[in-house]
Amino acid sequence: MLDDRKKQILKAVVEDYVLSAEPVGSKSLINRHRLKVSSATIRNEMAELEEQGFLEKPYTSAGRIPSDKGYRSYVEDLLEIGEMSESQAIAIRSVFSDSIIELTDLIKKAATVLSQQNDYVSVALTPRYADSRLKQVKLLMIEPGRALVVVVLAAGLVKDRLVRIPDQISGEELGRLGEAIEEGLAGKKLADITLVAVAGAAADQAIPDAVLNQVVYEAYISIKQAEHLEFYIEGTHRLLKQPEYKDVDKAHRFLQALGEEKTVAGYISDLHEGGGEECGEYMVRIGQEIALEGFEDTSFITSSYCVNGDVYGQIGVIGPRRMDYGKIISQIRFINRAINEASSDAAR
Amino acid sequence: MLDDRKKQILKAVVEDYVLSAEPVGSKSLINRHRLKVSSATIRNEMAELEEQGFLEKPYTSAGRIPSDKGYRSYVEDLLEIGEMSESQAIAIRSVFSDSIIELTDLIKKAATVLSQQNDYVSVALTPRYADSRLKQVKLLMIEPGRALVVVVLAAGLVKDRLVRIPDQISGEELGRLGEAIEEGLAGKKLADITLVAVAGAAADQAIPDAVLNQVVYEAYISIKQAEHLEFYIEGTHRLLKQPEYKDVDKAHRFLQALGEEKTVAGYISDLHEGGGEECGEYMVRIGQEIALEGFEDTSFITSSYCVNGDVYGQIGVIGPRRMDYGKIISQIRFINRAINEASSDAAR
DNA sequence: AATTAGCACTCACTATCCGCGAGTGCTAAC
DNA sequence: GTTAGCACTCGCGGATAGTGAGTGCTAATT
Repeated sequence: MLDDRKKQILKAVVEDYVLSAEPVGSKSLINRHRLKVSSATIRNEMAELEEQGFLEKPYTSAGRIPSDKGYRSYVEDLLEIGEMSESQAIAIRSVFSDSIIELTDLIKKAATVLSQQNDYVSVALTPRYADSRLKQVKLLMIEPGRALVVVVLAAGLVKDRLVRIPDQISGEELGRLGEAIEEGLAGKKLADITLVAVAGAAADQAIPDAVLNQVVYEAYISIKQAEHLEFYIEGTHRLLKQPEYKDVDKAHRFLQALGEEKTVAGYISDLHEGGGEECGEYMVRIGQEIALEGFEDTSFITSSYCVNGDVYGQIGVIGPRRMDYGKIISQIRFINRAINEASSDAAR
Repeated sequence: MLDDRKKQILKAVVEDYVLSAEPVGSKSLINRHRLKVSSATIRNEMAELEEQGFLEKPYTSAGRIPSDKGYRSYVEDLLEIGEMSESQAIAIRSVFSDSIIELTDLIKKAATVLSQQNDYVSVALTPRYADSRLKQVKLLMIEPGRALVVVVLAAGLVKDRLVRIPDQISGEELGRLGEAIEEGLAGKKLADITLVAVAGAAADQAIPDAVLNQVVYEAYISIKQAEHLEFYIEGTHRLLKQPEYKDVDKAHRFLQALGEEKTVAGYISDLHEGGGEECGEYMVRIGQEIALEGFEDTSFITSSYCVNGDVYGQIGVIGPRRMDYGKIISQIRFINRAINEASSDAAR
């Protein structure tokens, strides 16, 4: 589709623009890249690239900037993902050095370092546990009327929740009830567990129905809550460093769009839904490709991370389209590997 | 110190400036407040107020804006804190209507609503639990090598932490160990619990020393972590709506300063250290009074909330000096009361 | 036929200038 | 003590001109 020289020029334009944030012209291209042709030739080539939709001009007599299509083909064909610089690797590794045992903390840390390294916003999603299997349920009396429900999944997740319960029930009764529920439901997929199933498992206890029902209900909610995915956003303020957000209103609109956490989380989660993808595979979504209100001028770079090879969540970077795709992708890969190691470490 | 007319003028200047964000001049003051004197008189009075340091001029021929001292005396003498409008009350109450049982969630919600209502940043600190007494310690086996430590304080806090433990120890051993620790330490103040104390309580168990030590250590850390205060910041992006942050660099510097969570949290916590203050008392810190880098142009309005009458944390609002002090103070009071009710509700 | 030199043209950006208007301080009259 | 009047200040918004990096096109060159 594109001959070699056009590719070379497109690549150069993208990379210069990523660096400078300013439309790049024919002369400065030559200067920076030591091309062996004249600026007029470049101009002709750039005009053609524009016709084909890879480049665009912000106004009649300015340099060119990449279009969505231009970025897309850059990411797909032209980009060579190098190794990270040693200094980056060290910075990232140092974050993972203290042994962290909760998956959630690990993911948060990863997102933080990703944002710090790039001055973009980073996001992280905890895994979807709907397909994961229940392993343990504990009911712990805290004081009369209050109990702690602890839910443990086979995938390693431990989650708990403080609930109100009737005063009448005793600590031992509560404990036995927990055991009964655990026995009845252990091994089932989270998605398959219903309120009726919990009630069934808890059925033959010598506890008044009214009391039992309330506890069963709370246990059910707690189990269901384990499957909720959580969403973290990190480094929103760093985005203000980017020249594209020198306009406060634009920055504000964007931050507001980011505030719609559920929308964003859902979008990213769906992106990686397809399944069958390998751990650490990344996806890039550029500008208009993102069908979300308020993200027309941004790009997403997201990736699934794995824990124990089967459960996975997502981690990613959101920034202006003018991102250093190569740098970020190599970092995301690296971080993915780190998560994998650290988690298999922790889980076993 | 100030005669009545000066007070009236100062009050009017502050209130106009809060509303308009623009220096207020003598004529517009008259228009807006229907004063019965001429603009020349106002000018003379304002000149004196400036000499005494209550007002200042951004440049030679502009209107006046309040100085730190002006705001201070406004807050201290001039401000009448009215009741909130019914619509505000409804908005706030609706947030607290769903019964929330974890204190942390309650506080977060409170901070969120505070920020939403005012378009400022809100902050919240969980209580300092150092003086609180330990009530329960549970050790729960999750799988060989991993355990959950649950710590319950008399003040109602429940906190847990996933830890790594030696493979050799069994579930029953772990449970017994937990009971021993609980028995040995229950009733003690968190601040008084040392590693040695934990080890002492766990001493006469039939478990190899090496194994025991590791578990004891993790238990100790978990207990200690219960006393850490947590800090929440909410609504940073809303600040971009304020005209004082139309300059991106200024906004960025401020958000960066806010990012120093420990510094800010420590400052606010110390502010309310004195003790002996009633629940719901608020403090106002204006501009230079805040001895923190990067907060010269901002004000803090903070308040201690109480849970069960003795433990307390802080909640507050951070914004430009030009804040609607009256509105915020009345809201903070209201929210404080709501926290109090909801928590005494939940805790008992 | 592809490349390049040359040139006229475009257009954002910056600086400068100017008039407007809301504000001030001061003086003198009330 | 208050106020009317007035000269003065100064930020702000709009107009204007110059600059420079960029373009597209044409004609000459390879």
